[in-house]
This record gives sequence, structure tokens and C-alpha cells, in this order.
Amino acid sequence: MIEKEKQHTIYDISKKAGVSIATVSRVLNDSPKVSQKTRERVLAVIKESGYEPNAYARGLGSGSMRTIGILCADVADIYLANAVSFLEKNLRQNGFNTILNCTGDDYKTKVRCMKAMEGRRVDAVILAGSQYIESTLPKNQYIIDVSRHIPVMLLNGYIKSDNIYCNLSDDYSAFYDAAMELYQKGCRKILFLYREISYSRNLKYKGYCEALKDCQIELDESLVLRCNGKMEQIKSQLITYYKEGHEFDGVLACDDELAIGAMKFAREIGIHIPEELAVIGCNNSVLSICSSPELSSIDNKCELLCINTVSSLMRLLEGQEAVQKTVLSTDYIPRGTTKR
Amino acid sequence: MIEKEKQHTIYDISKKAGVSIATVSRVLNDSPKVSQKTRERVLAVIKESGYEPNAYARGLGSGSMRTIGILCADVADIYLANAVSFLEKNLRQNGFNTILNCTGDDYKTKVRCMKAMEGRRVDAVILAGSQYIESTLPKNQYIIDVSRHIPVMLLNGYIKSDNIYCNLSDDYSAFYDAAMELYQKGCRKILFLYREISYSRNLKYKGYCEALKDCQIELDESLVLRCNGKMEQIKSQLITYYKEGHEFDGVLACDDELAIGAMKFAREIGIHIPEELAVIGCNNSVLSICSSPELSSIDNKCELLCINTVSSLMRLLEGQEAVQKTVLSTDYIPRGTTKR
DNA sequence: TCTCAATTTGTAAACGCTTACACTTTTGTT
DNA sequence: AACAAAAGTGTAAGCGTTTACAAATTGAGA
Repeated sequence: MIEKEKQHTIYDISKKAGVSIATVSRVLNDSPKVSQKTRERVLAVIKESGYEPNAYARGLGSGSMRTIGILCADVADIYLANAVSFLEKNLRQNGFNTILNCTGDDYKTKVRCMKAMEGRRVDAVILAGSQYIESTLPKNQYIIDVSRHIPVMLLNGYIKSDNIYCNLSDDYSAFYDAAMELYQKGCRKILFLYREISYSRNLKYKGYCEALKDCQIELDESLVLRCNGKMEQIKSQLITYYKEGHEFDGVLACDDELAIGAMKFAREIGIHIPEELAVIGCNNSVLSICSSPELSSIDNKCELLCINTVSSLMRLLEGQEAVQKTVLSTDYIPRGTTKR
Repeated sequence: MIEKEKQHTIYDISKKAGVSIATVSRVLNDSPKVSQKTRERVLAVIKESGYEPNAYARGLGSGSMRTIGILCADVADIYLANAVSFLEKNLRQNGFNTILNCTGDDYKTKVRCMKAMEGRRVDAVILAGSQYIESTLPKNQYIIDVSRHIPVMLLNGYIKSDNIYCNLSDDYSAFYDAAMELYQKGCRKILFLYREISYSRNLKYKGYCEALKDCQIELDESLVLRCNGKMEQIKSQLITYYKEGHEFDGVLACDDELAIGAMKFAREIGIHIPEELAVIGCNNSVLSICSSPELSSIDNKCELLCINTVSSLMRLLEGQEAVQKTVLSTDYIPRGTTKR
């Protein structure tokens, strides 16, 4: 291992510039109480020596390191990757850094990571994705605990509690409308595909149920199917399911990958899309335009959600109020898989 | 804004447990010089009060916050999202946190983010993606500067310099082989699609050129095409290009999205894949199995690359040696777009 | 019981900043 | 020219840890 060069400190700079460390600090923090002349001299020294103030020390001294923690199940997930990308860019534009934890689905890991964020004294935590909301309130205590110290922002999750701020897309209406769309295209047996139980999955499911009710179709629970894994596994799961004798003429999927898994299943079995089977996905990800026919999908305005979240957060951190719950409407994007 | 609860400090714990802060610190750091009895008492107090040590202060005191900085152009990119996901999980398993910056392609932003990482006194920086290597060495000075203080790990990039460690996939061979494959399937006019000039793009291009040479095909520079933007833009760019009179019977693309853009172009124009046009993508992302026919692609072993990177890094941080350059071979995954 | 070493615990000085407060210099008024 | 106010600068006390080093305790052997 190579010998590390010692990094400069504020003392080095103050000595070189012939001022006190307080003055250097003021320059670093754009304080108005420094004369133009001094400021320039100090800035010159800083630039020349490549000095970069130690963020730990700044954090300790000022009580804020201008850092936000983001938790998500997995950035490898296309939707979450988009969200994290938007969030990080927005935060950085506002002068905040991002600490990322991909917690997976394991409850204990989520709790541990959330707790660790407290230790890093982040200025706020953003929970990206509805997996963070557990089904029973007591299990959400870990979120509420943290919110006693710092604001917690939920992306696609909802907990009614002080200092927790929620930005959601209107999954209920989105899925109500999507199910209606399938009905209008003639579907009468609509398969509902999901991965895991989560806050937004439940909203989607309710929308689906309500639409069926309004169409006077009785809910058939055997048409509510949980799938796991990657594309290939989804496909083979559906093949098995189909061969068990289940019939359906429409698919409403909680994400695009599930929907495309269904398309691959159909192709393998020889079911024609969209004529014999109409499919709607969700998230309007790049996947939806890779398939042929292209996949009709629900655009849940990920970017807008993220922008809202960050701007609420910035308002909060400046001591202002913010709305506790914002629900954004979605867009239905019709494409080939529902063209009849 | 809600009144923040004050967080506990090591003093609170020491008082409650009736020991000195040094002892609490020792317990926190698993020091062996604490009696079993004391340790248990302190741990009990810590658990009960939900105390989480302040990471800034630990960082200041110990000189390391056990944090790694990751820079990538954009986590919304499927390949980078995968990489970041693997890296973060591996790092966390080793007790390190991750600070993420999505720098985009802008040189100044890259430099600024890299510099800021120094300020955060991260223990190392990982540059994920070959966009970080500029074409001329002096422009890479910003990387070398940082490497004087902390190790820099390059994912798919190469700079020969002390304290910079490179893990690359063998893009040269991958593209040589892929071009050969296309030749063997009968292609004689192979379109090379790329996005921006980067270290790995250049390797890929060299592989492509070398293969052509070995097949005694003269390099036609008009068949080397730079594309920008998302799927739709790629498609329309290719339509324009085609209508300008360019002809080709094979496509070798630097990523899967480009390849699928080419497939969409072909469908629009009425060119049949794979009979009239064979296509090979790169990264073996989920996109490659969404299209139909499915896309032949190059699997560049992203996970292995990440695992290697993290384990080298851990070795380095423990003061051991690490290999400066590791090149991983890739796999070619034949699918429908090259089936003849 | 006494001594010495080994083990355990405590004290206090870093670590590199921020910031309240005190002090000095400059500026503007009369 | 004298003075007050304003502007600029410095001093020193935190911030919450880690970690030498010193001090206290324990235990074993004589």
C-alpha cells in the first residue's frame, strides 16, 4: 500500500493565508463578514493547495453534514434505479449528499439500516418504495422512531404520523382505470399479477377489485397470483399455472417485468397478444417499449414524485411546513398489448 | 416542523452505565480490554436507550468513517444500477457505507464530485463505468490527485498509476469474437453502434476493427455510428441513417438499448431479423430477453467484476497488496437475433 | 499478607471544523 | 478631529468520538 499524503486542514490554509481559522471557516461558509480582499486571498490559497474541508468535522461542528440517507430494496430494480437517480441529482443540486443503502426485503436488515442512518446523523431519510411499510403498525415503529429525530420521506408509502411525509402515486385509481380499460376491451377474466405484499400492491389490488365490482364481475381469487423471481421464472410459473387449468383473457401486472413475463408465457403457449390476451403493465419502464407488441403501461410519474419529495424536504429543513401526504395521479399509456 | 428530540451521546450512556466514556467507546469498538461484566452492562444501556454512536465524531476521532464513495454517470442506466447494487451490498457486508454520486457525463461535474469525495474523507472511491477515463492523460489528473490520498478503484477503466486499481471486462476480445460471430453468420457489412467515446468503447471498437481485418473486410467508417438518447431517438436516428442510403446486414452495439433500438428500426422499415439483419448487443441486461426475437448479447460478468473490486479494496484497506489490473473474460450469449 | 504483573478503568488530549463573543479596524457624521 | 456605528478579524469553547497514557483494581505466587 502506498504512503498516504496527509491532507490539508483549515490550519494549513489559515497559516498560508495569514489569517485565523475562523476567517477561513467564514470564507468556506460564504459568510458576509469577510472583506473582499481577505476572501480573495484565502480562496486563492485554498485553490492552490487543493484543500477540501473535512466533512466530518464540519458535521460535528455545525450539527449537519448536509447528507440524506436513501433506503431502497434494490437499485438494480429499474423503477427504484430511476427514483434514486432523480433523487440523488435533485439533492446534490441542493447541496446535499446521498448515502445509499439497498436493504433487500428482509425486515431486520431494513431496521438495521434505518438505525444506522441515525448514527450517520443524516439530515433526513428517504424510504424509496412501498416495501418499507409493514402490514401491521407496530412493525413500522422503526420508522416512527427515526422520525422523532429527523424527517422521514416516504416514496409510495403512507404512515400517518408527525414528521413523516408521504408522496404517492395514485395506484388505486391507476389500477381501477386499467382494469376498466381491460373490461372495455372485452376481458372478463383478468389475471392480477404481483410480487410481494406492500402498501402500493394493496392499493393496486383494491383498485382492481373495485373495478371488477363496478363491472359486476365476481372476484375470482384464483386469478390473483403472486410471482417471484426474474423473467424466466415468471414465465415458467405462468406456464405451470396455465396448465393447471386456469383461464384468463387479460393480465394486469404490478410491474412491467411481470407483464412481459406474461407475454413470454403467451408466446410460448401460442396465445396471441392482444387478440386473445390483453396485457397492461405498470411503471412505464424501458421494458415496455422493448417487447413486441409494445406493452401498455401505467406511467406513475416517478420523476415528479421525486422532485416533490426533494422540494418538500428542502422546505422542511429550512424550518417551513410541508404537506404530509401528496397523491399524484398517473397516466395510462396505451400501446400494442391492448390494441383491439 | 416538529421539535427534534436530542439524540443520545456517549456521555449519556457512560453516566447511565456508571462507567467512563472511554469504556463505552471500547465496548462500541469491541475492544478486548473490557471485562465481561462491564461490557454487558454497557450493552444493556445502549440497547435500552436506542443509542447510535455519531458517525462524524467516530470518523474525526479514528480517521475513518468506513465509507466508500461511488461515482457513476447515472444509476438509472441498467448496467450501472446493477453494478452499484452489487457494490453497495458487498461493501455493507464488509461494514462499509456507500455515498453515491451520479455525475452525468459532464467533465466538470465529475471533477467536482471526485473532489467532494475527498472532503468526505471516504476511505476509497470507486469509479463505476468507463466514462471516467478521459482520452488524454492530463485530463485524468483529477483521478490521480485523489489517489494520492486514498485508493481509487476503476470499474471498466484503466489508468496505470500507483494506488489506482482497475477491474475490467475484456471488451476487446468480446467484440472481436462478436464481430467474428456475425461474420460467420454471413454478415459482411456490420454496423458498429456506440454512444460516447469512452475507454471501453475504444476497446470494443478495436476488437471490431481487428475482427474485420482478420476477415479481410475493409473498415468502412461510415458504418461506425454514434447514437444518442433513448430508444425512440435511437430508432429514428437509424431510420434517417438508413434513408441516407447506408446499407448493413449486421449490427454490433455497445449496449443492449442501442441493439434494441436497431431492432425497432428494422421492424419499422420492414427488415427481417435475424434473416436480413443479425444483431448483437452488450451487457446481457434484462432488455435482451424482452424483445422478440430475443437479443444475442455479451455477458460482461458485472457481478464478478464488482465482487473482485470490493475484495481487492478490502485487502488494500487492511494494508495488503492488490493486483493493479484485472481483466475478466466475457461470455457470448447467443439468442434469436443471430439464429440463422 | 505483601508484591508484581496483568487486567481493567479513567483522564485528557487530539481530530478539524463552527460560532459566540471580544476585540480591532474602518467608515461616516458631526 | 472626535466619536459612534459598522465591518472585519481573532480567540477559544464546543461538537462526540478515539486512544495514548496514567491510575486503579484484581489475582497469583511467595
